Amino acid sequence: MTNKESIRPYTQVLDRLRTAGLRPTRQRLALAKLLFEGGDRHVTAEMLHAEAQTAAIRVSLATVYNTLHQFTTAGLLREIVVDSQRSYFDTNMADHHHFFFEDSSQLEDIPGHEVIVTHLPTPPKGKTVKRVDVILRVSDK
Amino acid sequence: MTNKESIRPYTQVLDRLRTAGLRPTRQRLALAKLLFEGGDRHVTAEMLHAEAQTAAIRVSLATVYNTLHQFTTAGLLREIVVDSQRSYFDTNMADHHHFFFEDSSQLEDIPGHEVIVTHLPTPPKGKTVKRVDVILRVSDK
DNA sequence: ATTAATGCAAAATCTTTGCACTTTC
DNA sequence: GAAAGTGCAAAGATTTTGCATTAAT
Repeated sequence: MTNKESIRPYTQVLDRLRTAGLRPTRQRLALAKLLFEGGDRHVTAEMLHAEAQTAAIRVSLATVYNTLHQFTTAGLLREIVVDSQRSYFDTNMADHHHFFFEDSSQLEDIPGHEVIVTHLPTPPKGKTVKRVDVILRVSDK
Repeated sequence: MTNKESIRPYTQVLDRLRTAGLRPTRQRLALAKLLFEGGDRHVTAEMLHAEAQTAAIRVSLATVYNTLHQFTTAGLLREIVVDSQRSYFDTNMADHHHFFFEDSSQLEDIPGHEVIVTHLPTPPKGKTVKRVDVILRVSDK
């Protein structure tokens, strides 16, 4: 039952973890598959944990948090700060910005080339601009 | 002892609260003075509470939270989301953006005209862009 | 075998709430 | 004196930590 369809994604995700220097444990593999095999995604720890439960993957919430942070540190995910109450993680590592739908607390990507920021001021000496985040806060009406 | 210097700011802050439809209670007046008589400021609830203690103003942390939210709702403050762990409030209501110094967790204003965002995409039908936040995340090196 | 990762529950934050008491109008 | 605001402590929510157990190399 190990046909091309099931083997390829497994290998992809596995290599991705290996390359990042993370041991491909059962939990990390399972979470990575949920995260990276579904296109661009925006998840919170709570959401990913619930999804794992549904998929019959036994993993604790603490491990989900740890894993999300490890993936972020390893450059597999990016943390997006839009809500002071919750952390969101984005699987899209390309240069881009976000819509944040305040009514539904949903994030949506805006392709990088659709927002252009000019006249960026220079930061104080000895500092570097690590990232430019543009968030379009959207609500009904 | 009621000379111009002491009367004027008091009246300004008082009117500001009145205009906003907020009763000028002892606590609100004291917090408003701390917030609005020191130029543009970025505070957390914890910071403002500590400042009040130092100034011998007896006010509970819960009241500081309530007051910050009331001021925000009344249009006297603006909440800035840069850290998923803490809420920041900005006394500068003019159109502008922010530097966020990740090493020190400090916010700094960037005048509105120094950042220009073009090519803003249109949001889905029935939705409005309520605000465009640009955050330049800065760190050492 | 070594070393790293996991799970759990407990702790740590930050923020909100409920309700009796106090202050403002 | 009616209505609004405050304080406190308790509850909520999210996230992190410590440590014994389990799994990966």
